Amino acid sequence: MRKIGLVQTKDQIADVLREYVISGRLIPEQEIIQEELAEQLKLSRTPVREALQLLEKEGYLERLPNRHMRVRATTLDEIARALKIIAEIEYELMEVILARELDISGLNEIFGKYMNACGAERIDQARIHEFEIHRAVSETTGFGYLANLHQRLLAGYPGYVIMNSEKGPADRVEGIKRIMEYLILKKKPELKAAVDKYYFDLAVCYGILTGP
Amino acid sequence: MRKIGLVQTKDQIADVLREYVISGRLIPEQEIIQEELAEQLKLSRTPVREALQLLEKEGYLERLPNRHMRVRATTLDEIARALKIIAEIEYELMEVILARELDISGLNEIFGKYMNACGAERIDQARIHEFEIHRAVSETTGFGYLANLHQRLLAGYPGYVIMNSEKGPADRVEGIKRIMEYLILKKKPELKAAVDKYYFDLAVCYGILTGP
Amino acid sequence: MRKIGLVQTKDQIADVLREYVISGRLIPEQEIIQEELAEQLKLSRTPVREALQLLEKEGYLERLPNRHMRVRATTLDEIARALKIIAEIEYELMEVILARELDISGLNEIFGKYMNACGAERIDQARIHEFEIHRAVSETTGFGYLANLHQRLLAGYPGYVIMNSEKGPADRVEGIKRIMEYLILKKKPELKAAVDKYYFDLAVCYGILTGP
Amino acid sequence: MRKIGLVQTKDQIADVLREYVISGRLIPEQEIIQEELAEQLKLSRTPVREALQLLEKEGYLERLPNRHMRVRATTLDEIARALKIIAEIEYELMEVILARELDISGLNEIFGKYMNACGAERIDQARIHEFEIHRAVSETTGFGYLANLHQRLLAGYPGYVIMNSEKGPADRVEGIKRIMEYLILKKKPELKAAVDKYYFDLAVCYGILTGP
DNA sequence: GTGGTCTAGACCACA
DNA sequence: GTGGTCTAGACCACA
Repeated sequence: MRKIGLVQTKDQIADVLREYVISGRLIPEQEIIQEELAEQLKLSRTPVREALQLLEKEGYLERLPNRHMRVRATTLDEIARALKIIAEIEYELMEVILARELDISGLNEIFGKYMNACGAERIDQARIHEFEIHRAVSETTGFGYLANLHQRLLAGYPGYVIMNSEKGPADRVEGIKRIMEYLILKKKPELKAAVDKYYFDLAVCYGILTGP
Repeated sequence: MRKIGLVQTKDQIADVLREYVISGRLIPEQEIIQEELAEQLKLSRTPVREALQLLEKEGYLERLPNRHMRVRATTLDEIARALKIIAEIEYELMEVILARELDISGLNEIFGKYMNACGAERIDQARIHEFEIHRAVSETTGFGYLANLHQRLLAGYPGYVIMNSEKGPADRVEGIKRIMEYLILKKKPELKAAVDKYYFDLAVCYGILTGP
Repeated sequence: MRKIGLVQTKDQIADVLREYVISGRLIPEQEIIQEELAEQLKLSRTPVREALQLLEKEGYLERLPNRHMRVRATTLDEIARALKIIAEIEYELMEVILARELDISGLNEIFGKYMNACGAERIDQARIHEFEIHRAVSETTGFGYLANLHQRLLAGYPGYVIMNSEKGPADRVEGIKRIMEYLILKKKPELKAAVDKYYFDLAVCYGILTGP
Repeated sequence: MRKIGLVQTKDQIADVLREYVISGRLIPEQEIIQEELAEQLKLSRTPVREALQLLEKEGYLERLPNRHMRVRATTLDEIARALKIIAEIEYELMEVILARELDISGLNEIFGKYMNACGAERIDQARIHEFEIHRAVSETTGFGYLANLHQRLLAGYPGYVIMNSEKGPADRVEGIKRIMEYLILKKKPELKAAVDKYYFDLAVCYGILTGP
């Protein structure tokens, strides 16, 4: 059953803005003014301020000496490195799954849905399931420190590329299949390589997506 | 910009259960036990109870003499009549838009996205946009009494059919186009007929979806 | 016989407040504070909160960005449109009665009492019976989705006008008689027209009631 | 020179609480009550709440269904894996330094001070410099996404072990020397191995520190 | 500081 | 046994 819980206003704001930055709708060096934003969203400044601070921590925004906020220029190189780290974290979480022999039936179920959606060429559905597969990894471990990190990093560039890349899920289907296969077979070195390759391919997709 | 606001736990619960009832995952006469549900969702009884009461009001659940709650059997006839009323309400809201000459650029924007998604055969994307078009009608009027009703009714069967019918958005694209056209041209009688026909078709889709 | 069942505190609270709003005792933009209200009524905050949420859903109250509740300004136009929708729903329910050949002896009985009260010029008694006639329609169908809607909408403006309009039940007696007659004779188009006219007259009464 | 900037109250609170958790002064499952904490610290609830949310994100605290916060039980295994990730990130940042041929004179300066303090057996001074060396890595790159992550992760277990481990900086002096040497010589594979080993040793120190 | 929402736990009413 | 109602206490959001 779908996860139900507290949804905070500030997280909703952060989600929207993060997407705008990643997708280029907000361009580097563009200033973000708290009060304007609050007015546009018909919200008070408190949750807006908290959302901006979160995005600053995540590296999407930066604070000028005059304390204004603006969109940070993020290089492709930087994103590629970040994706490398996410791959590292995701593999680490998978090692936890293997080490503790955790139940991966939830993961498998989503994987099944993903394969079906790919087969039926329901691309947008497949994108959602692809994203959920990754999220299910950290949900399976329930591993505070790293799982939290994984979820937050995932919501950034990887999430955007998965949901929007022209090279659709079909182009990554082999990668996902390999990952699931090696995870089930507990072949660690192959799993590591497969996860690394998957995220490397994502980086390539992002490069294509946003141009040189 | 995406709508941001307070998301109440009880509404999330209601959304999940409503979908389960409509989709048949919860079958008629099946009993819903407050406390069990609360435990499954790891929530306290208060929001669960409020969600159940909401669904009772909406007609998805009914209360037995012993105060237990169970899923109501809903006939196709009943759903068809409900869809007729929604069509009526939606047209009424459109009349408000015309009478007050409200700005429909938001509606038009979503309509454009819908047409694009249809053209690109991104079915699931088109479904989402189709649903948003309807929602945008009541958001444009900001008309408390009826708009509220519209939004809530929309979240029920219409929403489910739009998001899940085998006959996809492409089959309804002509209907949507006609509605938008007549709305822009302010041709009231034709608009009324187009809205009625659109919802009649939805009822047919639901019948096909769930079988006889 | 009058339906007997559990009367929830929150519904009682909602009934009182709804009448206050409709009658103008609570004026638009006036703020309603949960805690104050709870204290005045010597109740805890929970049922009060639930009543306020109900009234928000019904469009009598609205939530400010600071989460306070206040009385919504409702235009005559809006009420007129809502009455049109109730007429639509009531007719739809009558169609169900006809289609399923449901037993309308209960309806007839109340109609008889209403006529008697009118004849005897017992105005207040007639008002009550007039209201009950409408309610009996949805009780006859026992039709979850729409019946619920009907009952709730009925409790709003129509109920208030019926119970309070200067132009008393005597002025609407012809309308009621026509409706019952066409219902018994199963003359659908005439019935539809009669129901529409009845509610149109109610809207006029409300306009008169509250002034231009 | 030490970076000077705005120090936010909430970060100071978070720093204190983080140390309490890591050091065991706050034990797992112990509940943290916002209001109590605010009162003890003679601060308003807002910064306290923000600090608690930060620590929840970092995995030191967790939220119970009743919305209370409590200290999370963190296993040694979990910490070891987190340290592996930090090593990965720190190496990635060093690669950036090499790729962009950034000026590492600041890093070298701190390294010099560290070596002096070690030589003079001024242990506490050495601990501070050791910590600063790491921090200087992400400050040299000024690399939003990863640098931020590095700084925050560094403030957790690594920082604590460096500042408190019984096996003092002297025991890690060889590790630090190797890292600096390979960084200057731009020997990437050796550098990677050296960083990994350094953080592995830290994990061992923490294990010793807290017992089996 | 105020109001809204949720949790936990208690008791009552009904079948 | 199930649901309704209430209290006390916690957190979230806004001013």
